Amino acid sequence: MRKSDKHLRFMDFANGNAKTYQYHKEDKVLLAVDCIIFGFDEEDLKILLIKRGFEPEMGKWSLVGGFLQKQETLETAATRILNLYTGLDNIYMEQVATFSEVDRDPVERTISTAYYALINIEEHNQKLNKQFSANWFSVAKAPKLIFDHDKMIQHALKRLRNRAATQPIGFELLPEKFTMRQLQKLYEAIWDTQLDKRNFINKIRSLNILEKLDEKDKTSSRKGSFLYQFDPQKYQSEEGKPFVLNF
Amino acid sequence: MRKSDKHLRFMDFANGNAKTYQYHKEDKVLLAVDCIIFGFDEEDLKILLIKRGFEPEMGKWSLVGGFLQKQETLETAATRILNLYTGLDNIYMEQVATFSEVDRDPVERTISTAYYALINIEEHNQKLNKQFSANWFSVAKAPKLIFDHDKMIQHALKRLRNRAATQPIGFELLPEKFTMRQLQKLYEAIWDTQLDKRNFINKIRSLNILEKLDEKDKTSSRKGSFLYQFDPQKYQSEEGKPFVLNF
DNA sequence: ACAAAAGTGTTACGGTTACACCCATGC
DNA sequence: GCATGGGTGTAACCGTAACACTTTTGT
Repeated sequence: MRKSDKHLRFMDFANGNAKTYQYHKEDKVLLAVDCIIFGFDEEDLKILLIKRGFEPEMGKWSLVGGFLQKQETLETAATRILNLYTGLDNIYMEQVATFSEVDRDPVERTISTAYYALINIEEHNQKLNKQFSANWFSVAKAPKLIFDHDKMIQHALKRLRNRAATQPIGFELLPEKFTMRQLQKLYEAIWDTQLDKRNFINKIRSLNILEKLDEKDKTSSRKGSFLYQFDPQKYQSEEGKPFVLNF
Repeated sequence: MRKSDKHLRFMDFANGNAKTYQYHKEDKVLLAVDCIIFGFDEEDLKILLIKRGFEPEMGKWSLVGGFLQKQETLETAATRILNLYTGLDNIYMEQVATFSEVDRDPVERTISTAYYALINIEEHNQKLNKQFSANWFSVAKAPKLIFDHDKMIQHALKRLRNRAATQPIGFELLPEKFTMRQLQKLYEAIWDTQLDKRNFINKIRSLNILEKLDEKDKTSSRKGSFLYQFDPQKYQSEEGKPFVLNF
């Protein structure tokens, strides 16, 4: 009987005392981590891609990725890989999903967990690791990627859109100080939509999580526009509760 | 230089022609799948747990789970495991997340992907595989589980709450024909809240995805209450677009 | 003076919430 | 005839969406 076979097989390998328990060994697999690195350039939502420097699929565009090492959690691995390719630390990352199609990697059975990261594209450009041929692409205009990386991006994008509507993560993509116009363009890019600037500012203000600074940014207009800053304290004092930006 | 070391290590193992590429082998790990099986008993949202029949942690309560086999995707494995423990097929399942703390399983490094499933508890009780000591527990009153299974449940619950608000998945937990009262109690259980029955029925009706039947269910009242049925066609004709039940 | 972007407030609309009584039936 | 749960509609309220003009300042 098939069902009980499976179960017994499992049990066979799990006996003895705690130190010597061991599961069956024959089905171990390679685990990879791939990172969808989002950035924002004042106009478009972008992703960082690299041109693969090795076979197979050498020369094709791909997400940045790497293999999980034995002593690491997936989070640690994702952080390590992100740092390797961007030089950045302390970056917002979130697990998206794990992709396990048997033939997703033609070389060898590999299962990959995707993480997305939100980085300030300016800060990145200063630290970018030049040894990799990495490039920013608008999400809408990205080239076809290897394996199932396109699917990963779609998942990540969906997640980002959801998160952005309920948690204050958009700021991760902007400089520390930003204008309302920048913030609005960011949300417009994330949701691929147009927003009314009066309604936008009213709604953002009502969240009560930004501090308006006295400084102005004069690079984009003669009049200059006020800078704002995300204030984690204000957000916490609202019990960090999720808001709803249902634009 | 650490960074390029990692990269070169990766490249070292990826040369030659396509058939002979091979990644390094030393970091393969065991991959498990754990299933959070949700059911609804007209009152509470429940989960199916089993008493572990083998060491370690024999006798403790746990999610149902098993190991990924080489030729399977995670989805396939989750389906297989669900079937093994419940005898059910064609069940709604969704991947929740992958858990990778290094010591999460004391026996051996094991990484586990959690899936949640929604099943009709009645149908299940007929097919339940009696060889496992499985039990339904109200989510709120479940015992402490082994490893990080409690964390998995919290993640799954969060996902379920989100999905239930935007997609027609609640019906998976009910018999094919159900009363409005049942549906309301289900949503109340999922969100742990109280709803007004008039507002509830108005909102559900406005979604235009249910068919009202001529039959009545007379088990719960003398008057009897009309039965409804989810109509996938109606849902599709609304372009399957997500609704928002923001109770 | 004029071009270019910043900044601001009000009204109409639509959806959500709150709320109470009659109905049908089995006992 | 009465107890039990089923079924229904409306009005107040609140948040969202639509909308246009004035301000500032560098050239």
